[in-house]
Amino acid sequence: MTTVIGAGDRSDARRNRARVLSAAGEAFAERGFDVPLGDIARRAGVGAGTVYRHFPTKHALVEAVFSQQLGELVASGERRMARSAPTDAFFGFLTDIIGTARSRATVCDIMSADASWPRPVLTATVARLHQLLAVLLQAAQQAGGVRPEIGPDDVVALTVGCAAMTAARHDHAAGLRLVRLTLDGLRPSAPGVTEGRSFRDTRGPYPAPACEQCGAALTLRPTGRPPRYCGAACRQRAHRRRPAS
Amino acid sequence: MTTVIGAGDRSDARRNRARVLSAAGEAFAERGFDVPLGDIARRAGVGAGTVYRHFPTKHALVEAVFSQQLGELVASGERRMARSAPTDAFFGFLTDIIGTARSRATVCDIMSADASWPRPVLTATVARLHQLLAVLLQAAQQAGGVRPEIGPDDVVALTVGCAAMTAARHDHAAGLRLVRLTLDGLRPSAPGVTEGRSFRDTRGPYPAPACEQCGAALTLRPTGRPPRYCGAACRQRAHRRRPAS
Amino acid sequence: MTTVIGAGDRSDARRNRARVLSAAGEAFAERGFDVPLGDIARRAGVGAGTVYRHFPTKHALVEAVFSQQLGELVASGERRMARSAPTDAFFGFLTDIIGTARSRATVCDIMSADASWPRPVLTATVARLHQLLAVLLQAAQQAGGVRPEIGPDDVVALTVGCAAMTAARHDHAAGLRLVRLTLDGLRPSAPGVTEGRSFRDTRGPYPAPACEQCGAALTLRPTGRPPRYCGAACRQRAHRRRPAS
Amino acid sequence: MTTVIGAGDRSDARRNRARVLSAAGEAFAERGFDVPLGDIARRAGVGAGTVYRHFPTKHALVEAVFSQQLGELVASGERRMARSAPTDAFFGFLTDIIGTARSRATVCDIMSADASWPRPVLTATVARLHQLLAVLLQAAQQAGGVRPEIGPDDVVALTVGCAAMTAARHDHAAGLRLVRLTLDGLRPSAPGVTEGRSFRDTRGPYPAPACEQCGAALTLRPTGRPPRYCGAACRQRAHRRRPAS
DNA sequence: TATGAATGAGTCTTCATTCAT
DNA sequence: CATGAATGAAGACTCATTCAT
Repeated sequence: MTTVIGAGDRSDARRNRARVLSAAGEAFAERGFDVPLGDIARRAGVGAGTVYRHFPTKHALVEAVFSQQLGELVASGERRMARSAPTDAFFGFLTDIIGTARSRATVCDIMSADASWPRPVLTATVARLHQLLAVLLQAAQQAGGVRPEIGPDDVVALTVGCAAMTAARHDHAAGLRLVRLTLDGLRPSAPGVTEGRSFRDTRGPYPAPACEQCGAALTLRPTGRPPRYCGAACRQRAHRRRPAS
Repeated sequence: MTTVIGAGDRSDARRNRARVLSAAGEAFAERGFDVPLGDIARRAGVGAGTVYRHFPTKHALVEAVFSQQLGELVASGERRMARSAPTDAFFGFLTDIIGTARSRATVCDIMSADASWPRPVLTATVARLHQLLAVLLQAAQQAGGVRPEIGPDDVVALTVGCAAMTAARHDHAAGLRLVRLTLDGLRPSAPGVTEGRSFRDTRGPYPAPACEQCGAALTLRPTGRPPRYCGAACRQRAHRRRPAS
Repeated sequence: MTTVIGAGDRSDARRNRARVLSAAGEAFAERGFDVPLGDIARRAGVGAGTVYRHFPTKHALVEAVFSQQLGELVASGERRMARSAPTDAFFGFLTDIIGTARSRATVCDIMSADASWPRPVLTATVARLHQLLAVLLQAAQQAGGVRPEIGPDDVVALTVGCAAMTAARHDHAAGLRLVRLTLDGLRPSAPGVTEGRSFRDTRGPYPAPACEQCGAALTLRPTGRPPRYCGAACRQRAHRRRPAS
Repeated sequence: MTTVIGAGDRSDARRNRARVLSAAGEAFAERGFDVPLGDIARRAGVGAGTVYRHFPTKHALVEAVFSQQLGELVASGERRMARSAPTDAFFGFLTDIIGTARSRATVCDIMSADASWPRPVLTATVARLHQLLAVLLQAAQQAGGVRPEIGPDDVVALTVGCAAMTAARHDHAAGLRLVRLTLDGLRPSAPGVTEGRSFRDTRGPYPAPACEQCGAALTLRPTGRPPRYCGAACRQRAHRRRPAS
């Protein structure tokens, strides 16, 4: 009657939507994407029809669940970026992501490019996460906290791997130790390797993002389309050299 | 058309068993455990009944496929143990295991304790693998090639994680670099990171069939939304008592 | 936002009722009786509950829609009866009825006795239509404008058939020509044709759970094909006794 | 073992396919296209899965049922064409078609262009039926047994209308009388019309199929693509005059 | 024996109907 | 009183598993 906030949101609808979302999150975490919708509905204490009113397909429900988690993750990453030193922000963010992964169907399934679950609509959020990771990585590298040969795709793969590790190691503390061990490999400390040659001393640095025209280093911003050129002049020059088509 | 005479029968059966096993291996690798048995049969060029003659359940087929892979792996590990220096044997074996993981359904799904697929019969083979890992680990630690605080379960979890990494990183060479980076963390070196969170919450059960205001019994209809109040009067009364929010 | 004062209420309700009725008419015409009630409500710009306030079931809504159309039709027929020569009135009325039928769900579906839609309440209006047709028919026959052997039921069937014709012939003018051709057959003139067939057959019930050969009790599993024999021996015996076919 | 006829057809499969087809035919006839597949399966005495083995979707089942009926119809029409006088063949064929229509879901629903049920695959059979109708019509017209202004589309619409008539008139004999009455309107007898102008005297003849290039009369064959030109010469000439595109 | 047909429990999804707001 | 959220029975379809041929 008096609530003017929100458009057409009724309190019961809001409550049920939240319950479904939460129940679905739990169910996916415990039993994977294959959990029947009926079970989710029962767990949420609502009818199957209610689930369908809020999420027109099972797919949409999956998207909503992970979109929320990804959104929270991105927000937390941006907060870290604003408040912490670059290296702390980077490692803290990775740990945040990995921390969400103690379950069967995880953010990482969504994050890695070849997930078994198709997820068209999430593309935008996932892209934002990837971009944020790239920005944090670059900053940490410039601060000297991360080895220069690491690239953004490496970070994604490492995250996915660490998530799998924590899921596989039932002792939580031990899982964290392993993650720390793995992530520490990213730092430029790099001491003695007993046998076999290590990756650390055999590879040159990872190419940093550079202007495709003049090669100048590019600054990645946390939002917006990632730059290809260092400025309007180079963009125009590149345009002139492209075939007419 | 007609079975030729007596003698050859057994070899027929053996050949079919092998074809099914190989078709199942490919199918699981390409499409995961959810691939229908009918597809596997078709791919093997046999009838569904033939699959069931050799493997009484789908579960048994999965077991057979991975039992074979695990067996080969164990054999290779034992060979390494016999022929190489302890540390080389250890790291080489890990790399072997991880190398089998570039597919949708992997040895690691079977190997890790919380695999999505239950696997009673495999326990023996998996246990043998775990034991072999433990032995190799201990030898490498005694040789000073692996940090002493690492335990056998850590190794399993690391393997699973590395398998996920290589699956996530589409550039194969880059994937290998990441794996080496991670495994190098096991060698004598050292520091530390942050914490993660998780998203969950729980809800109470659905209300019993009595008016929440006056307690009168409510009539439940087979269709439509279940009532909370016995009528408009009680509903209004309950509404008035609710906080404004 | 807030209902203005007291007086206007009834006119609101009347307006909504009319909107629902009109929306339902359009929806039925375009998409048939299977159109969901929610779509009708949306088209009418009201909530589903409002539809139910005015029409307690979907059935009632269908009745109301066609009752209105039938009422208009009957009124027009009575006007014709009063103002035209008997034969003109008769043929004019038939043409009126058929003219309403250029859609998916038609008056004729309601009018014919074996309509797909059950319609108890409409009986009165339909009966009135039938009676009017009978009166007009009799008058036209007495005036010598219609063959004497035609009965009221024939007229109903012809009307239904002509409605189907016009719906099937997309060229409207051509449809009208066909209708006229058909109705002209009612005027004094005359000859005859052949027979049709139909495709049917029936089957006995499913076998009881005992071996068909030796009568032993059979164990039914919850899945898989139910057994007919207790084992391979009986199956083979039964097979031998079967005719070669 | 010895049956060599047919490829991969097992007797039980053949039997079940026939039972499903027959059960579906009955069910559609009695209760329309909306009958649940489960009911059809139960009526056929088989499981739902068996229906799906033979017909991958409900749509496919509908197609199969009516494809069979249409096929029989076309065959009977071709037999009539070969054995009877043109006019008899024409009217006999129409009566055959109409005779199949004493039910809820009929060949005519399939035959008329705007049926509510989509039917892509049937297009070929329906086209063949239409063509056969056109051939028979032309022959009957040339024999002087059918009025010249009638066209093939008129015949289709009349058939649909007559089918609706017989379905509406429960007394079968009376239904046949009405059909005869209607079809007789196609004969060139055409006597007295009391009031109103009749279609019979107001319209010119229907255009006969003619070569699009030279206007010569075209002979329609019962099979193959209907001709547009009277021969290769006219086809070539028409081709030359077409824009290059 | 190998083949592939038959089975039915279980999944996703729709929609007429009822009630909270 | 109007709105639209919640409900659950029912329908189309899949697939592991078992048996007739």
